Amino acid sequence: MPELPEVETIRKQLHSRLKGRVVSDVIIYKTGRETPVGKYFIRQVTGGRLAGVGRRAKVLIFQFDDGRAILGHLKMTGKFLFVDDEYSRGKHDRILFVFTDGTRMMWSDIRQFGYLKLVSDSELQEQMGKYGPEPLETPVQELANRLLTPKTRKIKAALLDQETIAGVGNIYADEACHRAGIRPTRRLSTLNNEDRIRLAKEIVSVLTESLAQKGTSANDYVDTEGEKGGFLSLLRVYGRENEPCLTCKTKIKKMVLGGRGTHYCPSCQK
DNA sequence: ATATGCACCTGTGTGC
DNA sequence: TGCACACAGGTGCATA
Repeated sequence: MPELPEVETIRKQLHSRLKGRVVSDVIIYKTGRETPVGKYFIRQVTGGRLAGVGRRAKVLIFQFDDGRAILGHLKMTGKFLFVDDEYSRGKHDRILFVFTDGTRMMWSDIRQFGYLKLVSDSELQEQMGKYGPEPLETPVQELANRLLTPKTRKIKAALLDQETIAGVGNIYADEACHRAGIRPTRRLSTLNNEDRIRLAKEIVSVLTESLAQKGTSANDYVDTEGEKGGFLSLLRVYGRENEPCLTCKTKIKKMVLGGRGTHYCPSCQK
């Protein structure tokens, strides 16, 4: 799925199309394990007015003006797509939201890992509160300090942990480590303050640059208009196994770390 | 408390 | 062409 730049791209589009809109219909095509919604959900949501669409970590927050919200997680293959009334339903389409102005938004998810859930104001606060700091809204030193403990933890694992820093996923963890010249297998305890600052700065840089390109479409990520992100060709290590490092020409290596494909340059990442 | 491995799903690409 | 297997932007759980 989408990591922070992709989710934020989607959030902006959703916000500009949905702010102030009132839900007139909810049509459920397919529910699933993670989103076992039914008539109750339809009843609760229909007639609700959206104050806007926010984001915390990789979670989209469809905020109703009465304090309730629908939380939306795309996981690996979730999509929100604006469609017209000619649109014919695709195999993986799950829930269609229709608004009183005629706007139609389809939630679709090939692998069905994603979820939508309706929460109260207090549930929203509680569930969003567990995430670590937002990297694009937090001073670099504070982000760097998040990389102090637990000392024996591998850097890659820390970066993927949403309670350490929110919004970083597999692609940008690898990219940030490469930019900072730090091997993802190292333990946090091996970093000095300068390393942590450099890594934190590179996290911010890579997320910011990717956001400017509307994210990375490595597999099937598309935005709400079905457009791909433009950052794929700017990746330096992710998906570039056996290709030359762009700084030193050494072959990029790929290994499995914590069950995730991990890419690095054996020469410039110490 | 952390680390690992796997489970949740479907689709795609690879090698035989 | 078929088949088996590995792997994919994430997370949560069981087990060591």
